[in-house]
Order: sequence, then structure tokens, then C-alpha cells
Amino acid sequence: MAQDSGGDEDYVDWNTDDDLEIDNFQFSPSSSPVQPRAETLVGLAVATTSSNSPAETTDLVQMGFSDEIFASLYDMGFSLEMINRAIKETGPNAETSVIIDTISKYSSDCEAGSSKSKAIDHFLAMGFDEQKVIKAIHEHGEENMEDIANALLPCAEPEKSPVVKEEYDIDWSSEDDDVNYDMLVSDDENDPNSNENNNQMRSLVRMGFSELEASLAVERCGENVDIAELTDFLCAAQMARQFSEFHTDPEERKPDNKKRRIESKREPRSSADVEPVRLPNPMIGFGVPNEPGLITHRSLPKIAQGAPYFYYENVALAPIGVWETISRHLYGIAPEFVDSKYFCVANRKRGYIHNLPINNRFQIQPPQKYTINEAFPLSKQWWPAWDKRTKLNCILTVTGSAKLTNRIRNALRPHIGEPEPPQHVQRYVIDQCRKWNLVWVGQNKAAPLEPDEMENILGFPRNHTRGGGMSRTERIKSLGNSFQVDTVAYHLSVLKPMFPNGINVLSLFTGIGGGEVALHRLKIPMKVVVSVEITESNREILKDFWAQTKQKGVLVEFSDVQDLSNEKIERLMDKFGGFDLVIGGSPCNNLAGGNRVSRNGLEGDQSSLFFEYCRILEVVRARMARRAR
DNA sequence: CCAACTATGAGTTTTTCA
DNA sequence: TGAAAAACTCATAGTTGG
Repeated sequence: MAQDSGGDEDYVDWNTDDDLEIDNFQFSPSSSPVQPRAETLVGLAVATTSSNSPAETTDLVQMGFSDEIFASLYDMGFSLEMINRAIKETGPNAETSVIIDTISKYSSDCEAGSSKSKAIDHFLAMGFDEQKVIKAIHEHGEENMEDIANALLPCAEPEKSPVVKEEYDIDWSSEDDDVNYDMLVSDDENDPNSNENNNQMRSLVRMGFSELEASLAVERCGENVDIAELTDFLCAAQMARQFSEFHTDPEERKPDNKKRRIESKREPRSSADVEPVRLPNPMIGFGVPNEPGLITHRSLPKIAQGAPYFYYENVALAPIGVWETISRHLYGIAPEFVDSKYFCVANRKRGYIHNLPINNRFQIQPPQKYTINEAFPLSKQWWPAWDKRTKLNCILTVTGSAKLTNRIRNALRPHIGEPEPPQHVQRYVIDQCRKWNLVWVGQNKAAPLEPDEMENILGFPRNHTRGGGMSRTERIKSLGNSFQVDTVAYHLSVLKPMFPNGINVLSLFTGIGGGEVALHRLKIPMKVVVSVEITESNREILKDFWAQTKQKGVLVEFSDVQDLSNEKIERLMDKFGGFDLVIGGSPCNNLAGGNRVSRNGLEGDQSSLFFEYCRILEVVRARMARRAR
């Protein structure tokens, strides 16, 4: 893969596990010769500042849609969301008239699913006047719930006290509030009429909630509750709202499963707990390259908007309730579930919670091969016609055994010369190939992927994990635990025009450095990377990568997130001037389906380190908020 | 002690089919 | 549309062989 040319400047390499000795820090941002080339930013810079303009269609075009169709539909007044939804239904190559018919069906049906009707329902349920709601939605666009709420508030308040619908009946009596929202509340207060109610209202508004939301929360939770409970309520409500964009009827969810509820020890007050997550199908999040269904706008909770950006990742198929909890602790942002099969040859269903912009994403070049045929050209001659697979399954931390491959060969050998092996043999072989993700490497020989191939599929440079003390077993384990680089890079690509001079990164649970590789392949300069990774061999890998790619920035490595105290973070931020991106995927050991022993949910020994991510992120956010003032 | 290897299902989602 | 079947999963722990 392409390496940085030129620049023989030394990189600074830190490995201060226990102590912070960062005295000879010598980074000068302005002197960095690494600047993105203008021509690589064509089409990106245009729309960085405009969030709602038709310029959004440019990236739809990039994804292969006809720009004329989009432009005409957009001009006709249809929202992007509607257009996307319609195209998802009709396919990308449908006639314009068909798409229009589909869209108009939505608006005439006026049923759940249309964002406009959703918005109307939302505010009608709060007791606002229908005419005013429609007017406000017309003025502000159905996607801008905040603006609509603010527009409604002054003209609609006194006579009608908002009625809250049961959909927001959330268990806000919880005590497990690990997110310290209090840190975001300023102390300097000048309050003439200081009853508690008003204080709380003001605090909430300062934290970025609208007055409508704040009053709703106070009314709902009572006046004498802790501010944390109010924020918990609001975040949960936000989450519920966001989830509804992805997920349909919550009643479809299976009723209480006795053994589940690993998550919350507390009993839900009613059956209407936090709205459950439903995985999108197809699992494309806000959209992936070359597929319809692109969404370029979303509403983030105000509390989570803007810097610092964060990007959190974990397995999509976690036990029930896990993602709800994760989301609740990350400001109620709905997870973006994406299957990396849209970026490479292998499945990889993951959830990502982040506050990054989502318009004008682009993928790194060259794109990966999508099908087994293309990705494994040599296997074509050995691939049996009755093995219909075109994609591989998820790359895991262990591979199939040699004995298994032998059993497969022995099962097939007696049938050499026959057109096809018998059904039951086929069945057995296919099952095993799927289960252990085998590819055909010779006559009747199916074999697990080699670490080299895993590196390639996951988007890492060749030999990224090879040598340097890594055993083969370790390599496979580390790779199985890693990001899929192309997928993550697609999400992070929006940072490129925002940080032409480079970014400061706090990388937690770094592993083999998937985030760093993604940024590097996006050619986003990394001024500072503070990395935390428990496994020494993985830290060495990142260190080697840093040296080999001739990074100009500073790399600081720590081993244990639990040892990264708040004070240390503060000192790091003092030294480096804050972090622009906090990225990491916390351990999935206790969430992953492959774990038959200790799939204990978020409270498991390893997976509970998620809360360390929250703690550290909160410290960074609080610090950045103070600096911004 | 280390590295390689192997057996160990369930829980949940997704697809199929009537 | 709904029930049944199929499909899939960032793994752990024990054993072996050196």
C-alpha cells in the first residue's frame, strides 16, 4: 500500500506506561509539511459548512445515483429521507415516476415511518395545536425537531399544558448514572428568582436541551429530583426518538425473556422500558457506498454536538439490552449499525455510536473486492459449483482446525469423478465451511483464512501484525478483535476537510491500531495519538506502524485504561492542547456470540470496561467545554 | 512455560415457506 | 403475515507437545 514519501523528520515515540514524562515534547503543528492536496478535496469543502442544502445530493451522486433524478425530486420538495426511503423500496434504477408514486404513497398514507407524520404525531402528542405544528414543520423542515419545538414553545405554552404520551415512559428511576453530567454544568450563576424548578430548567438549557424538553423533563420527573435524573430522562427520550428512525414497532419485540436482563438489575417499572434496538435490515447504517438508502442528515442531542468528536464501536449482536445501555451512557445517540460486508468480502456486523457529521462521507481507495471470486481469484478453480457462497462470514479470533479440513477432504474423496457429491455430504461440507469460514485452496481442500488474508480483508497493510514477537495464534486473535478499516475510514472521512492540519486523537482499546490505520489511509495527519492498549505485542505493532509510515506526530502509549486517571488525562490535554477525536471499541468478550462460557453482558469482566470509555470521554468533553468558554 | 490445537452451544437474528 | 427452519457469532478452556 501507499506509504508516505518524503519527510525524514523523526517521529517521537513514547512508551510511558506508568509515568507521564513528556518533557522533550517537540511538536510544532505549523511546521508540519503534511497538507491535504487541494484536488483530493474536490466536492468536500463545498458542503462542510452547509448542513441542509441541496449540496448534499453531491454525495448521493458519488454513490452512483443519477444526479438528475435526485435534483428533480429534491426540487419537487421531497425530503432526502423520503427519497432515500423510496429508492430503497424501488431500487436505484427505477423510473422517476415510480419513485414519485412511492413517495406520494407515503404522504397520503400518513402512516408511521414517514418522518413528517412522525414529527406531527410527536408534537400533537405533546398537546400542541395541529395547525401550528404543521406550520412549524413546514417552516423548519420535518427533520429539525429542535427548531420546531423552539418555534412552538413561545406561542403555545400557557393555555395548553403538554400532555406526555406513554411512549416516553422510561425507567428514569435508575441510579446507575455513570455519566457525570454535572461536570458540564457551570457554577457561575446569577439567578434572581431561584426556585429549584427554575434552577434545574436553566441548568438543562445550558446543557443544550431546549426549554421544551427541559420543562417536559421537570414536569415528568418532578421538581425535587437530581439533575442527573433529569438528564437521564432527556437522553433516554432523545434515544427513543432517534431509535424510531431506525427501528419500527417496539411491540414486535419478544416479551420478557426470563434469563435475559443481564443488563439492568433493577426491575423495569412497566413493560414500556427503554425502546429496544432493532437492527436495520439491510445493515447499512446511514448508508454505505454503492447501495441505496443513504441518509445525509440526522439530529443529534445538543449535548453531544460538536467537538470533541467521539467514535465508539462494539459488536452489533450483543445480548438484549446492551445497546440500549451503551446508548444511554453515550448521550442517547442511536447506534449506527453497519455490516462491513458492504466494504469488503467478509461479514462484520458492528454498532457504532458517534457524533460525527454524516454527509459527504467517502471511502478510501482503492475499494476492496466485494465477492469471494474477486477477492480470492486463485480459489476459483477449486471452488465447487455447489458451494454457492459469495461472501465470507465474520473473521473471528480462532480458525478451523487442521483436523476439520481433513474430515472435509475425507468426506469428499470417495466422490471424485462423480458430477457432485451426495446431498448429505454437500450439506455437511457447506455447513462446516460456513461455520469456520473456509475457502477452497485445492481439490477437496477447504482451509481457514491465513493471517495475511485477514489483514487484507480487514484493510490493514500486509504484514501489519506479522513478526515482532507475534505468534500466529496471537495474530489471529488480534485481527479477529479489530476494526474493519474501510468501514471505519468511511465514517471518519468527514473529518478530513475539518482538520486539514491534522488531529489529536485519544485512542482507547487501540488493539492493532485500526483507527490509526484508517486515519492514515485517509491521509488525515495525526498530530498526536495517545493510545491505550493492554496487550504489549499490540502496542508494539502500533509503534512499528508509526515508525514505518514515518508519522510526523507524537505517539504516546499506555497499557491500561483503568490506570489512565482523570488527572493524567488533564495533564495530557494540557500538554497537547486537547483531543479532537476519542475513538475506541471496548472489549466484546462478554457480549460476543462465540463466547459460550462468559457471555455475561456489559457487566462482564472485560466488557464492563465500556464504562471506562465513558469516564475518559467525559473528562475530555468537560475539559474541552471549559476551554471553549 | 509457551504455542498450537481442538472441542465446546446458545442466543438471537435472518431467511424461508406455507 | 407468522411460524419454523436456517444461519451466524470481535470466544474460553482444556489438552498436547515441545
